[in-house]
Amino acid sequence: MSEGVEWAIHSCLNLTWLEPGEAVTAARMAAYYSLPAAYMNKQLQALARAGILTSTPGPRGGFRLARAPEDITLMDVVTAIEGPEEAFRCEEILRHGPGEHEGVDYRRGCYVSQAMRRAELAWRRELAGQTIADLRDTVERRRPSVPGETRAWFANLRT
Amino acid sequence: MSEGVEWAIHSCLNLTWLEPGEAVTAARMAAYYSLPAAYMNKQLQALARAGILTSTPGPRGGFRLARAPEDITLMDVVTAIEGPEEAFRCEEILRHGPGEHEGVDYRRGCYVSQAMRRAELAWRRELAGQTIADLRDTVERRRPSVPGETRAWFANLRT
DNA sequence: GTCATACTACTCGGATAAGAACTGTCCGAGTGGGGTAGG
DNA sequence: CCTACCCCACTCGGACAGTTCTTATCCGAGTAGTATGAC
Repeated sequence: MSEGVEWAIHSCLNLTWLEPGEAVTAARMAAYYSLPAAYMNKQLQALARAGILTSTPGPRGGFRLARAPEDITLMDVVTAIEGPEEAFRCEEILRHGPGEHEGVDYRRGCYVSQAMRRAELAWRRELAGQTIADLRDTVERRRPSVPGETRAWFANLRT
Repeated sequence: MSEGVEWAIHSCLNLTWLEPGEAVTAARMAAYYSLPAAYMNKQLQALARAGILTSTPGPRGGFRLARAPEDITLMDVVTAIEGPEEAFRCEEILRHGPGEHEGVDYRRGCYVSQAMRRAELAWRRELAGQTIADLRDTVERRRPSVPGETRAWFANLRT
């Protein structure tokens, strides 16, 4: 899985602690974790294309959450970065084997494909059941100082 | 995910329908699905290294199942091909962020990592709950002619 | 003092390289079987 | 006829290229704010 997923989730989480309507540039988001700024920009662009963030160019511009954290699931973020296609993609090798294959959709009929899809659905269901708001609440409960520190860092420091 | 996973599962399934102790060469396994023989050989080697298949060189050699289909889970096969590391690998970017990080294991402490791990465990649990024997039984129940046809193909035909 | 205007600095966005991983290919080490020569 | 030996064909196993995807970088289009000059 792409490393950008980790960056994206942490970034979305950090954005929940900023003042509503406040935009943060990709460069500062990257500096927070000492990551390459241009590549972070690329990941945030993917989130913007997916409708998770909104971007505004120019001075005082940057990225901010496009909707409430309660409406952003981890599945949304993963799909935005990794793409919509599933990890196990059935190439229908049965079609090139012996036997008749006219008009058969092995993506649905092949039992191997079904078994793999079942596992992948369990993964997706678990991701879809967790929202950015859930993560935010967990952190606020277990690490109460983090929200204030994060907000202060983005408000004051430059490096 | 690597395409070889699909090849590996189908190949293990086909091996369950052969005479006990009968070995099949990588070339014939590949020919069954019109796949590149050398690359199929590579995948079967990975299964042999993982202890799922046993290989015997020389004439009359080839691959055969190393243990009962009931004892081979889809998780075993996927791990043999893809490797043991998990799909989402926490790079601990929190370590490079502000705050103290001495002696903290963010792979366990980071809540983002925990959430992703939870989803991955659901995936692995689903895969570990399905064995090659389960697949074999399903096919035998829904496509009763397949086992005989497969055995016949490997016993007779060359191409 | 007020307003319009031009300029500058800043940000995203997409186009462009470098690196790694997956995919595909090739040849050598080792083995088993069959042919052959001798008893 | 039986047996021992040698040769050969066959198979796995690992080492070697080609291609695609991920990672990383750079520069241009567009915007907001500001300074400046005219009225």
